[in-house]
Amino acid sequence: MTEKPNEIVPVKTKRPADSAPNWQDKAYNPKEIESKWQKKWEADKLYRAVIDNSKPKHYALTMLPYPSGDLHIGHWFSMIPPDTRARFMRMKGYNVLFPMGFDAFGLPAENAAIKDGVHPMKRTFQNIDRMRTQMKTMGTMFDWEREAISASPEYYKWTEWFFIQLYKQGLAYRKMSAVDWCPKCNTTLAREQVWGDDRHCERCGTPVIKKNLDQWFFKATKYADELLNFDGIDWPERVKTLQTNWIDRSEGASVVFKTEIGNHDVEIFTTRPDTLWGATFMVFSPEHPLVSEITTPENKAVVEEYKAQAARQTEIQRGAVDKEKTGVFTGAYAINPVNQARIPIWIADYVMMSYGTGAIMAVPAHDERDFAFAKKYELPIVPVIKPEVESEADGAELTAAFVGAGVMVNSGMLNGTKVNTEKGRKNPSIAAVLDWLAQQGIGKESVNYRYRDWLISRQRYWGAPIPMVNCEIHGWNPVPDDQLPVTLPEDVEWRPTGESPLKLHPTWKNTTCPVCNGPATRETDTMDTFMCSSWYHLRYLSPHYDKGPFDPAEYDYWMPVDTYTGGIEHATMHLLYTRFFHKALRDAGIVEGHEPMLQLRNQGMVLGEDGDKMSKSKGNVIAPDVLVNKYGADSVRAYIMFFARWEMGAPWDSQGIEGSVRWIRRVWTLFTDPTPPITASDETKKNLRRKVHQTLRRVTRNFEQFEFNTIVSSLMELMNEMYKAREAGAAGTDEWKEAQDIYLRMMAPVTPHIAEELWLQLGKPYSVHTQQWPTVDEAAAKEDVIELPVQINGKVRDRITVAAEATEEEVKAAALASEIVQKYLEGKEPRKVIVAKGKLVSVVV
RNA sequence: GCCGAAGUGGCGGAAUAGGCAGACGCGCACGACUCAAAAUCGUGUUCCCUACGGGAAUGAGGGUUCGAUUCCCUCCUUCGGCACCA
Repeated sequence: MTEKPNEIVPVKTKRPADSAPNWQDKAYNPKEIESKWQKKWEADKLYRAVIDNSKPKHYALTMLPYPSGDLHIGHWFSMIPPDTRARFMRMKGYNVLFPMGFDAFGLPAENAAIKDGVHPMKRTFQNIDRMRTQMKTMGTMFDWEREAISASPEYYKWTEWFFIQLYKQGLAYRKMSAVDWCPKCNTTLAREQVWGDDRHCERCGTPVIKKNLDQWFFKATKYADELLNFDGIDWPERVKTLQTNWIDRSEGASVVFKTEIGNHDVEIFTTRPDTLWGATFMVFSPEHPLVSEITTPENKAVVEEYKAQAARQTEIQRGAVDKEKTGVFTGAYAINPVNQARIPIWIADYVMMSYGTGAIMAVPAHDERDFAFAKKYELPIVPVIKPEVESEADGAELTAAFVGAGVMVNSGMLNGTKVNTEKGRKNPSIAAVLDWLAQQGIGKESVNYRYRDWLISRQRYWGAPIPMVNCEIHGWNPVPDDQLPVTLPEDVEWRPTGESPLKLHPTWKNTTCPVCNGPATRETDTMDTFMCSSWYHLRYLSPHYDKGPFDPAEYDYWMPVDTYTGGIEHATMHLLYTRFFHKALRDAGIVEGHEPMLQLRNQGMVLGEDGDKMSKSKGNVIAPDVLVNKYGADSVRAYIMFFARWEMGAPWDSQGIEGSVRWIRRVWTLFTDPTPPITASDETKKNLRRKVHQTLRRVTRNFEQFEFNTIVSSLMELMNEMYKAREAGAAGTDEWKEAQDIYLRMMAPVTPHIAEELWLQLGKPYSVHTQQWPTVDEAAAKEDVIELPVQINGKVRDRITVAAEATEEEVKAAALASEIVQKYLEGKEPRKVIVAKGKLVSVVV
């Protein structure tokens, strides 16, 4: 080591003392300054976060990236504003934890390996090294000693351990079912990872297909109701709505119908139990398990043909809303338990096996789909709700299903019960039927969700192994704790077919049964990477701890996460998984509290200059490294803060960065140019001080409220005022010195390098980043004379100048004394005069 | 169809709690400096008009109010989510 990190020399201003400002002498050299301070901060462990019970803690977390190999401008947009806020919180006196890591398992590395044979481990860790280096040039306050990498065995040991904990809680189960399969990624996907109308893979965009496979699931639906409760967390409405819609709770009844032949129970779910008497047929999904059993011999052929045809269709084709309904009769009948009516059982592809029980009662009179079906196949339609407002076609042929308010008819003893358009028990008819069903023992109140259990299994190599062992005698059992982690074998073969190398490996899957020690085989599927990211906030607490997933002392101090930031695209994926995971761990006694992240804020997306999403194929990708090279990290940071509303995002504008670059250079000049003689009036000094404290008040509020763009605006505005004050001879005064001091403290979170450099040049103690955030002097920030607009009939016609302390009467008098107001009054008395204190005067004539 | 978000100058955007619409910046125009250009500094920059003055304007229309970008209703556009969901 030739460098002595503690000897820091200010970068010399090369400009002679008497010359005019001139940018060309390059006095501001971001490259030099930034690398100098980055080294110094690292050597001093300035951003190391350790437990300190004398200070309140603040855990600021931002979503960890996948190590794709190159830092994207989007990474800057998601990391820099939270970094500035973490720095602000630190200056406010909090002990701040702001960690970073890598979500390092995943398909791209494995797909690349299939192409070029480079092992995903090698590629991933190379990418991580590269991205970490790039991230360090951003000048963030990440505590790199807490870095966690999900693909390292010391991390995924605990991912496996958590799987076992959930298994022990009865939350992990294995089931054969029709699951979504991405043919390009060669793996199954969770329901959340299938997007859009064409049901494509969230990762690669390929439409998914259905496959029948034996897979591991987490019983997330057990927590469906609790996941709908957002009490005590400050999350955006948008995310709460997305999650609520995704879970989609609906209240109704489950009712058991019996088949005429065989006396099979057929459970159905309905949100309209009050229309039970109008059920004139039943419809089963073609995949319903009872279909083969109940179909009569004479209908066998046509039913089998329909089933085959339905199976050939994709779910998209089946799901098209405007498609004409089709179906076939099974020849079988069911008995409606409320009135013993004998009704035919049909199969039709508009009934989905994946929702409810896969069978419905059809009430054509009061359901549009059933109506369309009944019309087409000439099935009976029996109205059981008489409309409140009698339509002209009363009793005549119906032209549409009636779904409005009315009273129940043709419904036995419940005739006359009022029906409104409310859902669930809020509707008197539904409430009455629910009670009646329970009394009769025919059915019960029931809740149904669209939400599905979380499919965990992935048929890929580059993920955390599912730590389960299958023995012919003892079935599936978890790998004992002392054998964790189950590590991925390194000597694997990549097949172009994408088959999992774990399956193909000659010996890896051979093991012994934890129960009998006999021969057994390992599960060769790995876990969904969302499993890894469901608990990474806990691994940051103690990334190398080996007695558990996290050090309890660290947990007690830092958890829960105070502020979590990231993209909205994870609303129903990561953000829902991680809430489920936390609740499951809470019930296992591993963590405390009901929610892992108290406050959530989402950033928007940086689009390409053409307004499209950035992508390599479109050639509209903005590379941050190029910008850092050209302008320096501080300028890029400032522009990232300034160029768009953070929660909205916007298209990138390459020209716009010039404004931020100019701002930084002008600040540099303002602070480094020689001080002209002091000639300022008391008023100039007072005005400067007022502006400083007003700006401080605003910037403080902006940081608290994630209003990042206006922080830079305010700082630009104050700088412009400082230039004017300097013109007026204020430089060098006490007020000027205070302005400089506060300015650099406010600038420090946004542009940490130049702030530190100028702080040093002013001879202030290292480091600006460990200084306290300044306090607003409210008295100084107060205006003493204010200009008030005077409105006449709602239009601004004049302005008056009054003392800020002026009473309502004084302001009123001043306004009425105005010549312009007098002109409009034409000698008459005003009808009304409203004084909004400190805001304006409104005169009504 | 249902749910949600957003519509403000040429552009990004600002506007505590209903009180001066357009802060700050980009761009553009003009001027200074320069042989010249760049850079820099300064001035101007919502639109319309018979411009010292007046009128209009925050997607459109209505409402509440002395006063609405802000609150309420209806509608339009864009984006996102969900969807034969029983």
